[in-house]
Amino acid sequence: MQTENFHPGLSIDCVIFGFHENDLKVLLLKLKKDDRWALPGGFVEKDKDVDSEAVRVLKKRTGLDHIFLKQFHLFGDVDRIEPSHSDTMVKKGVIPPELKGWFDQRFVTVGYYALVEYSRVKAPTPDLTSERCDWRPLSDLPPMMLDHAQILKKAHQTLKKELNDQPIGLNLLPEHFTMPELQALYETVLEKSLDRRNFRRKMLSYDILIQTDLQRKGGAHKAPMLYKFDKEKYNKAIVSGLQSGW
Amino acid sequence: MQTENFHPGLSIDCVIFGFHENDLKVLLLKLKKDDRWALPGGFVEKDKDVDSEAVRVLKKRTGLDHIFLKQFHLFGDVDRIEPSHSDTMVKKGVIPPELKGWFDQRFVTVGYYALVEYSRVKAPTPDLTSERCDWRPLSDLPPMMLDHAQILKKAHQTLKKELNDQPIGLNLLPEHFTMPELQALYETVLEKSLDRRNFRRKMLSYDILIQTDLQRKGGAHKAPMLYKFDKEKYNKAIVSGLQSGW
DNA sequence: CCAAAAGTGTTCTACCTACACCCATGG
DNA sequence: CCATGGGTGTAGGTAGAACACTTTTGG
Repeated sequence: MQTENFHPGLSIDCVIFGFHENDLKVLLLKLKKDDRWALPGGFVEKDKDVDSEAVRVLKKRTGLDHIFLKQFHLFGDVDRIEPSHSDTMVKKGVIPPELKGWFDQRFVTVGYYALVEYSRVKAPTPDLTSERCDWRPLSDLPPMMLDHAQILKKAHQTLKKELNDQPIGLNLLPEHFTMPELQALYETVLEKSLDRRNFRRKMLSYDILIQTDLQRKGGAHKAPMLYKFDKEKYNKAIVSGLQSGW
Repeated sequence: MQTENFHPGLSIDCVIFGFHENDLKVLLLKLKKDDRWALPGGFVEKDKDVDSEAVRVLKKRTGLDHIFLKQFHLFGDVDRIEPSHSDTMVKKGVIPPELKGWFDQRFVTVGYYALVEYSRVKAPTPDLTSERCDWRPLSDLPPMMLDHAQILKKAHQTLKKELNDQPIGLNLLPEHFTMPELQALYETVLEKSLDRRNFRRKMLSYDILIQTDLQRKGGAHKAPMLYKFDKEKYNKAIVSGLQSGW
């Protein structure tokens, strides 16, 4: 790691959401020699845009490109650092001593959240200070380092709020999906249940879905129709918003 | 300026909105020896929270305290700096040569927007690099340095969007105001006109206003009633939101 | 008395909510 | 044939949009 090329005191943390088995999952890193977990993050190269560095971090951990990624907050409290942590990391051999100075800085971190398709993330890759990278359910999070639990919470809140004027699903669901699957995604994000018929009506009224003539076979019941997103209309909706208010 | 106490490469820019004569105004700094204007901003002390440093900047420029101030975005593109600018400033004697190194850094900046009561800002105070501090109408902005026009635009967009689930007016209007004045504020922020009767009904339904038995006298027409905000309910609405959607 | 702005109420529509029945499938 | 989940339509309520007349005031 060539710390001299990094913007000092600035980091990026990504909250990477995936959806699997009707559960919102977050991609987390298990720290080496520490019981806690961390958000995948990184530093910002001096001659790169912060936003594109976030894309780089995301790609490094998930292997994915062209993903919905959005900056949502800067976390800049002084007490979000743990002065003894770099010491501990050096002592445990997690980081080489020459990096101690870098990790001793006071950092502010920019939070990004990403929506990715769970199944497309093959083998999430850990970083220097972590031993592995795993999907963890949002509903049952492990202990997290520093203020990462807070960052995660804020990401979820932001996502929930933005659901009001942005569609969700592309990047989070496979290409073809059923209406109940899409509904389950909304219910999971919103943490509340919705009426099937009303959900369908509202979602169809957004005019961003294309009904295919395929069906999801295999359940002991009526086979549901498969839909896909009309990507052009979907992206238009992302830009211009869905319903406004005023 | 003791740059060694500042967090490197990190600045704050405040978009300070005021409302006066049916016009949204922004508090801007006129740069010394430069035709352009800038957002009031500053740097972050190493041992201070970023949010509280934004409060400090705001107070320094406006003299005001206890103001609605909200972080809305981090601007981190590489091309938001102007490599020749520090040179020019030193040459023109705007900054002492020993500060050149500080201003030569690549900066990322955190945008905050504030809503302040126009009349309560007495004599806005300029900073080191600016010759004066003035209210400028949002509808007719002067040329701005760097990406400040962009930052301002994003602040306005954010404000517009947040109007859907947050009330506005406290901090931006005097304590007592008429319904048409409040409506004018909304119309200005939203850049569109609203129906008087529907506006009144909707606003009253929020249940954050208290009608006083005072009237605004002086116009050649019917004297409008004066209202004030129920601060407790207003703040509750800020926290919990107004209407939701899902 | 007239111009200008403020206060007020109703109707229409659109959307949201709540709710029940039939259908297809696999076991 | 039955249990499970999927698909569909309707009625009632609520909120927003459109709209016109009366009132007050200063000039």
